[in-house]
Amino acid sequence: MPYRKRQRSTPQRRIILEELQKVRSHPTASELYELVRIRIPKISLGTVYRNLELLAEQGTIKKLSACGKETRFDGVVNPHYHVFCCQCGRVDDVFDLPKGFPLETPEYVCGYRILGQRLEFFGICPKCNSCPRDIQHEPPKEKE
Amino acid sequence: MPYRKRQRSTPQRRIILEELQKVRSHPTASELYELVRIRIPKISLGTVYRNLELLAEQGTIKKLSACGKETRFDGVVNPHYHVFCCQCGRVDDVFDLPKGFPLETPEYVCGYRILGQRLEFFGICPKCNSCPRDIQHEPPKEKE
DNA sequence: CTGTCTGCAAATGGTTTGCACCATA
DNA sequence: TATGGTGCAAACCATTTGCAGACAG
Repeated sequence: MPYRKRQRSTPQRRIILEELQKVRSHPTASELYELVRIRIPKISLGTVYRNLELLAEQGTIKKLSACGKETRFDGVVNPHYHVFCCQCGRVDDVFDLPKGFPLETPEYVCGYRILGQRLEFFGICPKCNSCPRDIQHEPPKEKE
Repeated sequence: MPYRKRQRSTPQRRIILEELQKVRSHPTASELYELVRIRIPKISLGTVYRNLELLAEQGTIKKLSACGKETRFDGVVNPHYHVFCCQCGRVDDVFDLPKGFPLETPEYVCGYRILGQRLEFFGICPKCNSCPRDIQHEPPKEKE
């Protein structure tokens, strides 16, 4: 049980959370910064980072660390999975898993006491798929 | 089919690959750099990065991007999964999946044409687990 | 009042890149 | 000898942090 210092409620923290929960695009810190800046023009990027970290620690939001070099954030914390487009970097939610899924989380794997698991899909999104091959909207993100 | 320029064989590239395939610790670029430096003292970190990138692109090695801020590399490319220790950052291979696994890769998910999937486990490794709680060998890495 | 939070700016640190020289095919 | 690769150092850029003033409780 990690020590957690008591925290205050600030308009910055509240609005960062509101804006994140309002979108379904899994924004990066900078993208969210731009959204929040509409409502709090003087907010700083550092504050956004600090609060996202804090909200993620307390489990109010989730970090998606596996989708390129910028961390993305997800305001929806009920269990679901993600699909990443290898071409344009888009991220979508997967609530309905294909048959064979979902998965139980095992208690132990290789001696590790398991706390969680992550399942992610990689592929080509419908938009990229409908374009001629080798023509990319954006440079491809890392695959695995 | 992405264009790939023809590449030469250099001692640097060969030895980077050899050293990576020799260890099972999923080293970071810097860790691998230290290993390679024993054999090629004058090699530069930039060369290590450039070659790891290249080897990953051609599928000879794999990038593990979801385990903290430093990218780790895996010289074993046959399909297997990973367990990450949330406390010390250790990464282990999982070749024997618990029942229910492994999973078929679906052809389509949410309209995406699926190229691959990634399943990862997070938990506490045996070493960390045997220590009193809240005493960490190293600062915790990000969880999810 | 006390201690947390913010804005600002500077620092960090992993990764990438420009360049001139080197070496493979 | 043409061109890809290397070492070196500087650049990049997402993220973190130190600090002084602001503000919540």
